Amino acid sequence: MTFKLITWNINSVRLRMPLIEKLIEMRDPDIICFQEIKCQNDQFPYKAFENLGYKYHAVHGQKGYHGVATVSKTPLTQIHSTDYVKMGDTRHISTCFEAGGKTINIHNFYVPAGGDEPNIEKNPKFDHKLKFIEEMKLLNANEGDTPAIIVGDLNIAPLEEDVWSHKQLLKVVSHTPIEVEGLNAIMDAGDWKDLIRQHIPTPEKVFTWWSYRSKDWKVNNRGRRLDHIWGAAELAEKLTDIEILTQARDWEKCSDHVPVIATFQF
DNA sequence: ATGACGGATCTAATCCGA
Repeated sequence: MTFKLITWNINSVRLRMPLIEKLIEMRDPDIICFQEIKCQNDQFPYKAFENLGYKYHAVHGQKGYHGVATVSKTPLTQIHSTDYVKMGDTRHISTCFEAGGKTINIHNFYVPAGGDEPNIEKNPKFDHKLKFIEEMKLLNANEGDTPAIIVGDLNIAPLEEDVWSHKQLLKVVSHTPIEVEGLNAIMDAGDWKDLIRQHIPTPEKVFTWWSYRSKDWKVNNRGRRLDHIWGAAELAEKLTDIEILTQARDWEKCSDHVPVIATFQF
């Protein structure tokens, strides 16, 4: 069976339902993981998703900021959230689903952006981000017989080819060496595989986010790869495609992130 | 070229994103 998974930092789920509908019509995924839903649980558009065929929902939102949600055509079980760094933010939701006769665990993350200055003394948001990724080292790609997936906006672009200019971004939060080391430490500790880079190896540049603040995002193409899909080795073997839906950055009233689509053959 | 934008919020100006 073919299984399709999408992760998308939606930057307000309520505002962008028309774009979500368009994406579903285009790609017909089995599961979609959203970040920055920017609404409380009771404001989530459950009915609209049900009408589109996504009857199962795992929603962890808060007022105004952050928030993650996983929607699915097939049942979601063992739904839970972890409050990383105990800030009370809604930045993680974990669920399980069945595919190819196996139970698979999927973690949906919205890692803190980290503020402006990459200095933990001067900038508490950067300190929060580093502590958050430190705690993520406890995640394992395999727990017993259950392989896992991490998706989401990890807000770190680890490789030189994940940013428009490695040199110019070395001191910019999202691409500093300490953040990159932290992300690599999570990968090593939990035995995770970077599925986007497995399918699109360097030196090809890959971006999933472009700032709203440039007049025309395409002119200078100053993007970063902030959104990720990682998986256990046994899932990496089953990956058949990764698509970065760059065209979505041109849609009317678009998010500043584009959908990333993974296809598996189980 | 760290912002020229854009979203949510106690609808007006403020906080936040990265």
